[in-house]
Amino acid sequence: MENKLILIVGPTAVGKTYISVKIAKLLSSEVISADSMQIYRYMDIGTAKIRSEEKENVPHHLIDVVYPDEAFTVSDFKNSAEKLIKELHGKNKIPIIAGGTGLYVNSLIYDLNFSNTLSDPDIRSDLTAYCDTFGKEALHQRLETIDPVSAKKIHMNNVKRIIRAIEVYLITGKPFSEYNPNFRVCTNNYELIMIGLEMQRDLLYNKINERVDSMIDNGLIEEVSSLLKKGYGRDLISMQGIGYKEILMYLYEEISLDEALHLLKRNTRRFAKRQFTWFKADERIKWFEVGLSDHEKTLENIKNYLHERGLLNETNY
RNA sequence: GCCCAGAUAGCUCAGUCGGUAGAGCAGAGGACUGAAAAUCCUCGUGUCGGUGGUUCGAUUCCGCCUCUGGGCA
Repeated sequence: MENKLILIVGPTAVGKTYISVKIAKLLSSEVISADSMQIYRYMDIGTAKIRSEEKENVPHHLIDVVYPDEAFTVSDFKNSAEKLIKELHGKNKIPIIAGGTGLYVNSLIYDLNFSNTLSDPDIRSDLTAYCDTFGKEALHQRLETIDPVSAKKIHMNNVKRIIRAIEVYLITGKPFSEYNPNFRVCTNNYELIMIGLEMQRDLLYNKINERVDSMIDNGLIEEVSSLLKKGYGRDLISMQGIGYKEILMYLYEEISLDEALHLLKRNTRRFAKRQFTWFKADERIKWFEVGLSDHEKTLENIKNYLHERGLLNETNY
């Protein structure tokens, strides 16, 4: 229990980046990003990646770690992050995990183990072909025969999840549902300080809309076309990120720029809503309200909370 | 001032040959076991512009009023 871990979570555009830098400075610590898109190089504007001048000399990890055509999964994240956490604890620092990817965050703080359940792209494409030929009813039926527990939990339309569950069985011979039965059960590896940032819904949505406009002003379209020129095609997982897929539709002349912006804003809003759903489910999170511009007040409240938890001594408080 | 067309969900509109209504978009809630910014599930009561009349019954038919388009002076 002696190993402390600070998590800063919340929806996109709420201000996680700024707050996490300030907290890291206060504690002379470092930030580990838990963001499934900021891991990609060359994807800066659309992922709202932190710029070097914003880092204020605070070291940031797990940003720009792979190229856009390389695979990176939760399992990779968990391994890398746990290694970094250990290193920081070795230096007597409290690691600060900041990010909006719920599954990545949960891989660290719940009892999840991916080491035995590998993945195989060939099996995935075989199963995808099977689904295309025989339909998702047949696919779901196939899962039903090998793993009724998972079949009951996974909706027939959720083809990706069905494929994953069958894949695990085909690779390991053990039903998917028998792995990680303690999903959503906490680990006791760390003493967790979980900080959630929230903002009034309509304010957040306005901020998202404005941020999309400024992304365009800052060259999002150029960023996407330069990715295409580098040979990164639209079928890549990285290129299906919000901000990339919509601009690609525009660049391929499938929709107008106005339509692309409309979709991009809407998809970002919906994403923020899903992030709320994800994090609100975790009752350990202490929530802090963020205003439109006065981050200082939020920061004060968080500082007080950290002080209460004994993380700030009198000199840095 | 006159003529015509509208006024129905947050928006755009459909509809009810008179029995109090439904699509798209927007939105809300939820799930989440190596793709997770992915993927998937669920959710539609609104003085049918106001007011009087006809009627057992009006959002629907008729009159008047208000507002919004368009046209003519």
